[in-house]
Amino acid sequence: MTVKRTSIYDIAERLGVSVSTVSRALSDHPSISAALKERVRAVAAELNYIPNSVAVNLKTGRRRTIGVVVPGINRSFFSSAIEGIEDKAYKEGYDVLIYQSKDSAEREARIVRSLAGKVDGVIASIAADTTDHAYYNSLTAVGVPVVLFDRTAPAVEAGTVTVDDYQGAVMAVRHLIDQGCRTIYHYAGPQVVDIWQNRLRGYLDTMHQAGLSVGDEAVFEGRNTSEAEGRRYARHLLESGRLPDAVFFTGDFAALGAMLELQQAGVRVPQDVAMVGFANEPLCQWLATPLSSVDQFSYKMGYMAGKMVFDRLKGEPQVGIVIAPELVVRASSLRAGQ
Amino acid sequence: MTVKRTSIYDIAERLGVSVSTVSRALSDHPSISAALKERVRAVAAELNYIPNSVAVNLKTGRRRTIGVVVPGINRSFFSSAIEGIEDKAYKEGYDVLIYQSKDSAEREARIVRSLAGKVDGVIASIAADTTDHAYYNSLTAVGVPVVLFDRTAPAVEAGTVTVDDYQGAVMAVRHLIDQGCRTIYHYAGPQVVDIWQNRLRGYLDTMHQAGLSVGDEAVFEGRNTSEAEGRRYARHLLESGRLPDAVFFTGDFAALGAMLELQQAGVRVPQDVAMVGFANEPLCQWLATPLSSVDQFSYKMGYMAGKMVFDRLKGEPQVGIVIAPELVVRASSLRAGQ
DNA sequence: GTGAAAGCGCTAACAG
DNA sequence: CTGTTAGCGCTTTCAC
Repeated sequence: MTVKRTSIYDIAERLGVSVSTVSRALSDHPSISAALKERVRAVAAELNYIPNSVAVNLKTGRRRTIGVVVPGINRSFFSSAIEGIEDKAYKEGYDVLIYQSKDSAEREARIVRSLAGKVDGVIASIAADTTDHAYYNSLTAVGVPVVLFDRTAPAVEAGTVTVDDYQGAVMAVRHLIDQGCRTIYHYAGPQVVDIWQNRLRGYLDTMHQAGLSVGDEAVFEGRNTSEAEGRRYARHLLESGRLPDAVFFTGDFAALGAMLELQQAGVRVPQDVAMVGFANEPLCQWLATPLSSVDQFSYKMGYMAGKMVFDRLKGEPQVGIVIAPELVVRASSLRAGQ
Repeated sequence: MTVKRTSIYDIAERLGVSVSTVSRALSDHPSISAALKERVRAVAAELNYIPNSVAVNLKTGRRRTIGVVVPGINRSFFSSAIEGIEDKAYKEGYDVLIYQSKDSAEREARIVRSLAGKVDGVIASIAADTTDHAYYNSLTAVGVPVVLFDRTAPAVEAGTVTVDDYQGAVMAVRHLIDQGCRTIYHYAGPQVVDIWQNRLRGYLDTMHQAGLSVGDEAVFEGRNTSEAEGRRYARHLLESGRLPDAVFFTGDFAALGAMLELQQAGVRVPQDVAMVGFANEPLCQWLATPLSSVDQFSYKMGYMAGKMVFDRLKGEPQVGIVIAPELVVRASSLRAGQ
């Protein structure tokens, strides 16, 4: 199984030169003649030489790798953010190590602990089941820069890339009000996570400023933002017997689940209930009733988070970048005629 | 920036023992007393010790990492396959390095070349723009097992995990025939990739066996299986002036694009044109006309590909696993009434 | 322009 | 049960 690999020693021996010469030739050092470099490269190719990057890493102290920790990769928001991260990393000649926390803080903590010895920097979107993400600080403590995107944690010493969630919520709710909706509900995410807090605040402030009342039943805190939980919410609404003019959802999948469940019960969207989601997942545009949503620019977020890690590696100070969200209006919230 | 990290030497010095003792204590070696282990661990924690896995890797020759190369991560099929791979790897205590070939053989070759020195095994789904993937063999040559999933290449020395594409196509076409369709077209993928060849064969064989004719215009070879390309195909169909009873698409996104384009032109699905896709992406069920599709069990594929790499690492022989596909029938192909 | 040699942090004989 | 020591493969002073 384990084949003996050729090292620079083999090349050196074959050519009757020293390993340092080979090392220099391979890394295109100026003090080596072009002719020798060529011979070294030829022998390297002939011997099927493969540089052992582990040895390089040990020697140089750099790993040329960044770690990424997300709740799960199988969600368009995260996979396209990772796409952005990978694109940036590839440009810089870095590798990307991916981990899924599955929204479990325990799993996340284990991952983070193992990361410090393996990567030069970490990009993460935190698990949603706890407020204590202090373990990320152990990375910063040993000089590994951390960048949090989307879901951040104030207690973590890290650069951040976020969308202006508050503003996004304001835009969504204003739009619904403009469409003539008065009773507007909000499907919120677990309030342990800042983004969901901010969207709730944006919702509440906008309602109050418009002089619209927010009853006790107006805000629902979902266990997560999944389709299943959205369906559960819709059934809850249907059972309550009173439907609002509109619902602003903190996530597209919850909105999707609710929409399908409501439509199945004969409720018309947007005529009976208008809806706006958050994230602008690709699926929004494919639905029977295309879903209005607040775009978070996931790819860009990932790319910028990647850039920020490299900036920090180059010694630049820690910063927080806030991306302006954009409301994409589709059929699910258009009831101008009403 | 770069903080001096504590090594086992620091711990050893602090405790007045040797590094080997510390190393053994940390790895729970039986010959170290429980009391000493406890003291070592305490000091390690106090000094904020983080094992340098690079050094471990260099020493042991194993990297405890597997590399994954896919066309792109931002597609449900691949991201959920990766989810399966990561789950398996996590269980085995391995890390996962992700790369996107972007369907560029040149980029793929570069990635693969860099991989040999970094990982113990590789899992890949090959780029679609070439037939020559021989560079993967350089991995096998140095003892790095390769597992190809979904898109495989006969010239590559590798284990494989695939769905029975031929059978999947047969099921899809038979179903359309059962629904009363006679003129059935096929949207095929680039014929440089085996899966698309196999699906085309399944289509052709089934049509012939049913005694149905396959005209020149019946098979369309898309440049890829994207939504945009599906739309282009639909416009092409509309311009030709003659619509088939049904189209079997080799991918869900192409089917999606075609469906949206056709419906926009007033064509009814499935009454005018029935459709079946391939992959059973989540979006199939959310569409206005839910799309029938052949399920490929992407998560399972990824998980099994992961398992296969570890099996090969344990010395088991190279094998090819074929998963039985399953046809999921939805509204897009149901026209029993006709 | 080239070579000798130290050493990155760790593991694992081998010796006691 | 514990310590000494030799590397893993590579880069990089320092010397020539």
